[in-house]
Amino acid sequence: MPEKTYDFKAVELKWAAEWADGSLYRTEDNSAKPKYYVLEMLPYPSGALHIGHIRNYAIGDALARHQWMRGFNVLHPMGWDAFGLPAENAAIANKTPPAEWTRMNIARMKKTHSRFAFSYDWEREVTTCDPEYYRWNQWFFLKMLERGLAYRKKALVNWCNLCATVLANEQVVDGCCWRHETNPVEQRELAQWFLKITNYADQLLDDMKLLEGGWPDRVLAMQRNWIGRSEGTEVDFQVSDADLPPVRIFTTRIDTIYGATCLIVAPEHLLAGGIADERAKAMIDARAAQGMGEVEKEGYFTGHYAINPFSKERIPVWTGNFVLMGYGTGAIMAVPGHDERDFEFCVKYELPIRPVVRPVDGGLASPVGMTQAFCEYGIVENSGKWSGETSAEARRQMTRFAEEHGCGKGAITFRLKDWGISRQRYWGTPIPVIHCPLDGAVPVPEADLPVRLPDKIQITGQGQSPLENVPEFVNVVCPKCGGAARRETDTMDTFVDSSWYFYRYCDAKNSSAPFDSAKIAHWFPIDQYIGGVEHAILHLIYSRFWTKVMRDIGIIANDEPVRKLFTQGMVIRNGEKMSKSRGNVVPADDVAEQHGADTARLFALFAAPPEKDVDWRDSGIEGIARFLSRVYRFATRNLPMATPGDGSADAAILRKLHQTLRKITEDFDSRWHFNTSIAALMELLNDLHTHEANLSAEAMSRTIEIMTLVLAPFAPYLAQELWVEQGHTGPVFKEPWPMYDEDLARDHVSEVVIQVNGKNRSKLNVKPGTERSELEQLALKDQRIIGLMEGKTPVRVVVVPDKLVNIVVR
RNA sequence: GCGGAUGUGGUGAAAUUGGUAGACACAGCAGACUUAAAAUCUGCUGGCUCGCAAGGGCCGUGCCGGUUCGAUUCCGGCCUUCCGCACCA
Repeated sequence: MPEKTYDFKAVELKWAAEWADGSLYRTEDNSAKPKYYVLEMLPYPSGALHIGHIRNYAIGDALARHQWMRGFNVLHPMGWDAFGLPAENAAIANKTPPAEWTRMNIARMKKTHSRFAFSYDWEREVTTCDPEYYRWNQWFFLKMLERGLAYRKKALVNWCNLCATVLANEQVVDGCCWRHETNPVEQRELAQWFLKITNYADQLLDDMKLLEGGWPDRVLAMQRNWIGRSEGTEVDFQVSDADLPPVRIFTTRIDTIYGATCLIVAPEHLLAGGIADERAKAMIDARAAQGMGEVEKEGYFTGHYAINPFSKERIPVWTGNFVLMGYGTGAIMAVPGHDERDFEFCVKYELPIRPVVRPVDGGLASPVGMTQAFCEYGIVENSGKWSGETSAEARRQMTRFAEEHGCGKGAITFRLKDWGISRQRYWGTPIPVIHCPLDGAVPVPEADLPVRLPDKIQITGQGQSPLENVPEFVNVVCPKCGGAARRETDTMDTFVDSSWYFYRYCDAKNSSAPFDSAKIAHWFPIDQYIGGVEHAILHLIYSRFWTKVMRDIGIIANDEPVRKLFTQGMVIRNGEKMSKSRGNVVPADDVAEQHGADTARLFALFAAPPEKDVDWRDSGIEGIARFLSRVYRFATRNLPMATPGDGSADAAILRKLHQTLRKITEDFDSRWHFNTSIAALMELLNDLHTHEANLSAEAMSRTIEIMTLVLAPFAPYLAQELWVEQGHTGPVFKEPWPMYDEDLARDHVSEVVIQVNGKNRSKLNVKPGTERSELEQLALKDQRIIGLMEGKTPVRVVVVPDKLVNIVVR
């Protein structure tokens, strides 16, 4: 009987058709089984899935299938992050409306999804451009408005002229637009809607302790960095020469305040004259033009003087281009002796430098003619009654002094700023507000939601929102006074959409609420979230914020959305991240067409451990295709005649089988190093080949059956085909996961290395568990060892049972 | 500058309580089968070196040092590449 060759195309087509109705992966909300919510980040429907997506989904799918087999009720949904700029750009380029372009892309990508047989419950699909979804964005916005968490203000905002829209701080990378990496953002003053994420800065930071262990340290570090909490003191300096309010500065080093030789305010600051002042304006413009990076320090004397409330010293007020209005109070005290930037500034402008802290151990008196700033903590000196205190103690006492004397207070400053969500674009959630000349910004009544995007629009990609040109959208009556009013034409940042989408999966068709709270209580938090690290500070901070807001509104109970986060590595192509705009994508359909869907996903898992970046190269994928077809051929050929051997082959294969089972089970339970799981399966197959002729029919079929089950999370098509070939029915991934037997997995021989002075010299084969003393005796009697020792007596013999014997001689 | 990673054969990688470095693959070489090729199967494959051979020796996990009988693994100090933040007061 000739071997069957594996026709992956026929097999994959057959099962894809069988599974097309999706009923296989439907998840019940009520189940006696324990719940497990596993989720991969939803994609933007850009046109086609590429191999980077496949890697992401292959990890989640292996886990989902494994958890089914482990007896969990698994929730594994998928959706579309469907609003966004590319749809508008495509509309301009192809004259296709964004809605249609998006719909087409979703249809196409969904086809690829089903080709790969990822185990999603499509009944719960969420598409963020669906009015039934975005109406709840609007609803949440109104709730935030009620609570003062959404507000509108004129502000300097980041503007990308290519996107023709405002960007959030999180979307500015190295001073350039995140979508146009060489295009510097401009600063523009516009009236914008903001969400008060800063209200939650402390909670976002504190609750990270709930995430430790479940989230990668790297992501937590990035978030901590981004939130940028810094503890210090605000101090008021009275202006001595004019009737002006005091200058409030923020410092983390109040212990150095006696060393302040001037104040420096941002050019936007009142004392610098603000935007009205020509010199200040020039400085602001120059900085905007230069971008964010480090620039030559510039400044000038404002003509004002201020009084140091501690030393009563009168010091000049300067303005400086390196002082940022947006951080702290927009004003600093310059302590050139103990701060590098202040040092540089004061040297340049020949301002005095005065040391007021000396090193704890250095024992140096005040260094005269300092050549650099001493920025560490130390012992305070030349500082009135605080001289002699440590920096830490001085900070405490001086802050208390400021509070008692009404000239300052302890303060905490965050780098995090409020989240600007207004976008002057069409393809996003309309902000549900109406501007009335009498009543101001009036919220759209809840009953009128959703505020739908009009579909007949002209997209130009220039300047203001295209919605401005749709009179039937813009011209409305004020809900309060009934007078003529204008609808807000900005739309929401798309990161709003992805801030809560994973809640919607729990109740995707609810038309009277964003979701049923009871369902959230059942499914949340997400047990395992999987996605790219590039979202560490955008999506993953916003969605934590959103969760806390929803909790405070009272519709959910969990503090955090995600218990465990896994950040898989990127798929790189020619040294660059794979993306449509770089033109280096490897389309998933091409790989599936050429090698098969199972092969594509198995290779994505085999190429490297999942957290590592991989540079995609086709070399190697043949090996995986070869492996799968070897499995198929071996498993489907006629079973051997029951040749009653001595049973040693049976024992060997059974041992290997349970070792493989143990290895793969442990990989799922720990680091998900599926590359080694797959390697273990390859070894098992190699052993099957080796022992083939001497195996009993029973050992053979048992091994093949279990191998099929274990293959199911990684290569569902092949596993299902083999499962049926073996005479079973039903979906293989709903079978229980086979448990390994520690006794059967135990080796029957231990290879023990004999070392002399730590170098391998010989080997012993012994029974596992052989006593130390016996191993020592055997090693010392070894012919090679006796030859090497030349009659010397060992100084010491180290024995590690089942591993090695190290003989130490001098 | 601060924070986080990273470094092992020609290549992807493995080795998790310190105990045989390079599992499993890719590529390469040799052989079997074939009229031939593909496919498939078998063997070899870190470097240097000794030997006709069987079989040895030395070196080797970014660099330098330390701890240890023994270090890819632990400690100290450097270096590389990558990522995040950054005149943040």
